Amino acid sequence: MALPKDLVAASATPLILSILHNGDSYGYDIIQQVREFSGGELEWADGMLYPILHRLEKKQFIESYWEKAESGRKRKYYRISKGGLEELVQQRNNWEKLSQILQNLKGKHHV
Amino acid sequence: MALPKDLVAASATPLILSILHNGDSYGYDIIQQVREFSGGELEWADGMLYPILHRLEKKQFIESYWEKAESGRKRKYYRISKGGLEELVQQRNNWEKLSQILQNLKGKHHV
DNA sequence: TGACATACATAGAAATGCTATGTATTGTTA
DNA sequence: TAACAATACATAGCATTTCTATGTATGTCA
Repeated sequence: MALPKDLVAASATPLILSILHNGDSYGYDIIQQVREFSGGELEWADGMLYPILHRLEKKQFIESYWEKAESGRKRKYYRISKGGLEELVQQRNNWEKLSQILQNLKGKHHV
Repeated sequence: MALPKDLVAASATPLILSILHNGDSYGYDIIQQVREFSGGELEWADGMLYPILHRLEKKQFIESYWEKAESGRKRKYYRISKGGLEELVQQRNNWEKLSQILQNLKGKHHV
């Protein structure tokens, strides 16, 4: 079974910020990195990514700049901002926290 | 900062199923267990929980029955079903999977 | 008898996600 | 050189989801 929408959505931002933390990148490439790093588990549609990138830029977690590839094609690169890095740390903490709670409940029994 | 909505929402179902896996319970009590197990991190409003319980029942992940407490007050208890247990396992896997992917991206660098 | 905790319910407002669609360029292959 | 595939970005607005706000009722305690 594919991963459910809500989880995919909730993980999108930290994933993108993580990728950009490892180096500037552009939309099309991010999708491929996500596919790669997830072992094919996550297959983002491009139409889904761009709105997220725009949202993140609006929140000033990332900044964009245009660049021309050797191919001649123009690409919109994104770099993570200071605020974005803070957000990334925060979001990773949140994930860990909830995973922890979930873990705590595993096999616990009533008093 | 409080945990963001989307994560709270995404974790609600596995949390509820986990709690019920540890023993039958009812709405009001579930809220308290969640608060307890999360160390106060998660404070669910009751109006948020009941719709979720109804949804889970509709999907047949849980079943309900009324019972009278010693106090004399009626409570609607829920028990996890076989399908619910399968769902719980599935959802825990999903969480782990995404946590893993997030982890993989930490400190990775371009080739 | 008033205040508070316990206990459940739901309409529908509000927020959100992303599908569907569009544009354009470069590379390939038939 | 035509057709197709891959690369690359953009967005309107539909569809879905969430849960806030509100309502009801009972038991307990001061």
